[in-house]
Amino acid sequence: MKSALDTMEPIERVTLGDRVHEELCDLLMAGKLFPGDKLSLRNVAATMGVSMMPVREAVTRLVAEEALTVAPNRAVSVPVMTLTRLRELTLIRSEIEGFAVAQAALHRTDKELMRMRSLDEQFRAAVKSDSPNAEKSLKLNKDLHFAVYNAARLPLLSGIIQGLWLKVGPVINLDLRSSSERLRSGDAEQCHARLVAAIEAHEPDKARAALTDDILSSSQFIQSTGILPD
Amino acid sequence: MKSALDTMEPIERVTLGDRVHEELCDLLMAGKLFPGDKLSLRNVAATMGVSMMPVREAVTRLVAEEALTVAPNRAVSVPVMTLTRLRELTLIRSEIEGFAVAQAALHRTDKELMRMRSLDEQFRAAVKSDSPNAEKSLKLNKDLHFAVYNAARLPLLSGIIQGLWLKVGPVINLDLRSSSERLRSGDAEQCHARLVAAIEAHEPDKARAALTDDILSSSQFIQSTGILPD
DNA sequence: ATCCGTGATCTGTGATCACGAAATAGGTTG
DNA sequence: CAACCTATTTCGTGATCACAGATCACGGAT
Repeated sequence: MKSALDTMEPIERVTLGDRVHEELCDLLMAGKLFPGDKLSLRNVAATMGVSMMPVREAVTRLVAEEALTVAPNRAVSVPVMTLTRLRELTLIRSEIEGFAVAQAALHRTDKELMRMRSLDEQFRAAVKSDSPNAEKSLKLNKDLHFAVYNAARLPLLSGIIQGLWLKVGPVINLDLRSSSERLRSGDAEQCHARLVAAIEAHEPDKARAALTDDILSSSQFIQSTGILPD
Repeated sequence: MKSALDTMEPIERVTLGDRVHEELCDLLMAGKLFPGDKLSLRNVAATMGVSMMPVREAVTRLVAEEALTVAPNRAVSVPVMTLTRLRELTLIRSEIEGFAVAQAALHRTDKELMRMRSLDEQFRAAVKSDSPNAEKSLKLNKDLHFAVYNAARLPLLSGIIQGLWLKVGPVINLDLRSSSERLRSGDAEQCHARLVAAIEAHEPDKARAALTDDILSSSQFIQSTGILPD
């Protein structure tokens, strides 16, 4: 028998631990958690209205992804970003995310391209807006980047990149709250334009170059603030 | 005051969850767990002589690393490897591990080079031995690879690669149990030799090429067995 | 012989308790 | 006022319990 039932898909079951994990991920990527901040399982559980158990699970996962660290004192905290760590992260991101956009340039569909253009436009509008709203801009920037990464059609790679963003998230904040991010957003806009254009033209090398410039200029801006130890 | 105390490092505290995690990692990388195998938290806990709690933590971490999957039925199992998944993994591994060996070729120390040569020699001896002992060969192969990766001095990258090996581990077994791996070990030996030579000569491109060949020939051997679905 | 409902059993998830260790506060002593 | 000691609180870890949903085996109906 064929019916409307055939269009059903297996429902994804989401546990409380998943919800807490997602919530903490958002906080990290949005830079709402500062490097060095300490987390208490009981406090997080209380503020989220759940038992300690789901929080334990979420934190365990984040520690596994190195988005959180547990000190020898067994205290969990947001990892402090050092200069060498940021440089390492920048190098790795350039290589891996550069590879992703190169693949995206080869395999993108027109539909995916349209979505990139839409997000690019929204981002450009957001940063040029009179009301800065850095949080919104940051989210649009993230959505645009991952729209490109997902176009590579390598879900494992997208997952790896997500892990990298979790690690750099907290310092994005540092730069953002110093709020002279505006200086660099001209760079970001230009890089995004070059990136989308290269992907449209199926030119992997140019796409990679554009993205590398984006990552590098952002990293160098943070380094130039001199707030990082080491 | 300066004394011998200055040479002390913070002792790493290892929890039961860590121990179980490590144990399961070994099982996965050694290919002792087959794709599709189901794990029961209570059973694992019983066989390891601990409570269910540390096992939960270890499994949670492994699921986060996608080394294990939890079905919508909430049943945890070793992910089944499909053809497209293996191809994706191969592509990503070539890029990321290739980058790692290129960096290693640039930054390796003489000490690290010596260790690579030692492991390479041991590996060659192990595969040519009259008593095959595939398990030992596999471990030496792993140690050699990671000796190179670690020489890149990018610990985050080593961690990412470790995650990739956790995902491919279970199929290594498939090929190993079919045990005609022997056919390919000639390839492996040659690739290793080229790899180590390139790293010794500080030639990143050649190192990357050698490693890519190693990964590719291994992957194609597994694909040629035709045991993978999809 | 095949299908389907029903019971017992086992599963992961979440909550709660227990314990030792670490952090903190408060008071005392130099 | 600073340094030390102690008592209280808070922390993560591990064990145990409770529960809903899934699996499996058995038995009756078609």
